Amino acid sequence: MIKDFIDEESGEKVKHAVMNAITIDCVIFGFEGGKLEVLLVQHGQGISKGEWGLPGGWIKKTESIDSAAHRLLQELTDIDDVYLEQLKAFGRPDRYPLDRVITIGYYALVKKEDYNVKAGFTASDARWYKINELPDLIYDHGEIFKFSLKQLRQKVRQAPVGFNLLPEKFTLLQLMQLYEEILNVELDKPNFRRKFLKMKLLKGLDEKQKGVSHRAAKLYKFDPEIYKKLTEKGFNFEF
Amino acid sequence: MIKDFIDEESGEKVKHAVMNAITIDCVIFGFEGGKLEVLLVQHGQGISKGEWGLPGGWIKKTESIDSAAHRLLQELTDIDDVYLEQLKAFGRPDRYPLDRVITIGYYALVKKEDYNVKAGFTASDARWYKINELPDLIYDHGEIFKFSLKQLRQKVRQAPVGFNLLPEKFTLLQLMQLYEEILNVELDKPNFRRKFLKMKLLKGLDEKQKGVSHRAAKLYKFDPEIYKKLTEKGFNFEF
DNA sequence: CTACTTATAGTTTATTTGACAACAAGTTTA
DNA sequence: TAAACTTGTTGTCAAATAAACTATAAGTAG
Repeated sequence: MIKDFIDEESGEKVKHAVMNAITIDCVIFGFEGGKLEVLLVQHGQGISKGEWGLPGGWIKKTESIDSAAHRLLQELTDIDDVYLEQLKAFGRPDRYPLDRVITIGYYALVKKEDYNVKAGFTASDARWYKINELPDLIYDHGEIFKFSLKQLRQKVRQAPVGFNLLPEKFTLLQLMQLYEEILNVELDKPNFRRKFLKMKLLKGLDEKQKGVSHRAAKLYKFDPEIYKKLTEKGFNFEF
Repeated sequence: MIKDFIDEESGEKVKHAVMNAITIDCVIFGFEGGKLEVLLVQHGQGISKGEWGLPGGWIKKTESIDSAAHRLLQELTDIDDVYLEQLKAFGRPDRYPLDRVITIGYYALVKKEDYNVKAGFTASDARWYKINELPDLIYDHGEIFKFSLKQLRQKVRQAPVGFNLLPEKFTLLQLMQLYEEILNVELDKPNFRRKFLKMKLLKGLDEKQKGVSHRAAKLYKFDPEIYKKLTEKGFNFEF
């Protein structure tokens, strides 16, 4: 099967052979105003015109699945350095009404502030939805989203991936609210603080929050290097 | 693409349309003599003749991926009620030398005693290997195995799935050794016992181990019904 | 200067974990 | 038949962790 693509450098239309009957769909998570959000696209053509679904695409014959997912993300959001991980393959025979298509689900964690969504040429519109205000999704995308949330909840407790949703510099309260939102729990501020600082993953900055009408909190930064060194020493992140 | 299958009831050869360029490969775990094992098959034909790999197969156009994995397991081992879970899709462009093929990995946990391996018509031979004595595996099957082990380690700590590797009736020591082997740690007998019994997942039987040359241990049984009820009440298995 | 809000530090109690001793119930050996 | 041995099972205790809550600090707004 041959599909149209936009060449990165020239911007021109080019054709590539893609895998048959296999697609990619990606749950893109963002975090803003204390709420977890997902980027959805509105289909501009085909049988599901006007309906919302996860951004997706084809896999070129010559690229790995992971590369395809990265490319998809870049085409849609201009984002380059995001946290991206495969969920699994979804393949109920009737998941796509017109044909037998298996899709490979991914989820991404992005820093919302850093990037602008650009509607790709396969989507007439794209926007962020709070995860508890999602519209009905096409095909089995609801199922994929549900699975991704489960996966995210698990992952966030076993690896320091939450930072991918926050700005470079953040306060401990922001971090805590992120955990509260993802895990759907209430946490105790002093205890959370202690627990996290004890791991020594965060680099405290000589800088404070700005523009708040109360005592400004200290800003912190997650340092992947420190984490790497700690894991090499046998440290195991756990929340 | 059309492939040959053996009809379950008649035993005759039948033809089915299968998905193109997508396969399934399954890591089948067993447990015996305190050791974790994996069932491998030796390829009887094709470019990898004589080499060992994970059992795999095609996905019929009309069946779900999960069904295909179940069918594969049944064809190979006559096993029906096994624990089976998808890992993820593996799709490096060069993973299969002759063509671009994406494979969907699964892992299964089986009670070794209950079933006999029968060499399927796609494998000239099949046998169990201890996980630290595996031969080199074809294609990316080594990678798939490694991933499955990681997944199993994680899963076994978050859900009571280990029982799928043990006989119906087992002693607490057997269970502990299973955990020790999977997680690659040493555990304290009294503490393990307490921890596990406290969860009240196990039904103690009025029966004891037989044929041992020392005090016989009490036999226990895992009761999925109890587990189900507990989870409904908000219980969360954790080890 | 006072009220208010959030940050941050400290305290105290309950719970869990880990290490280990002690005893019980069988088997083997002498 | 008794002692030695092996593994099962129960009990104890100190240390570490987690949870709940109090107190104080630092800033803003009126």
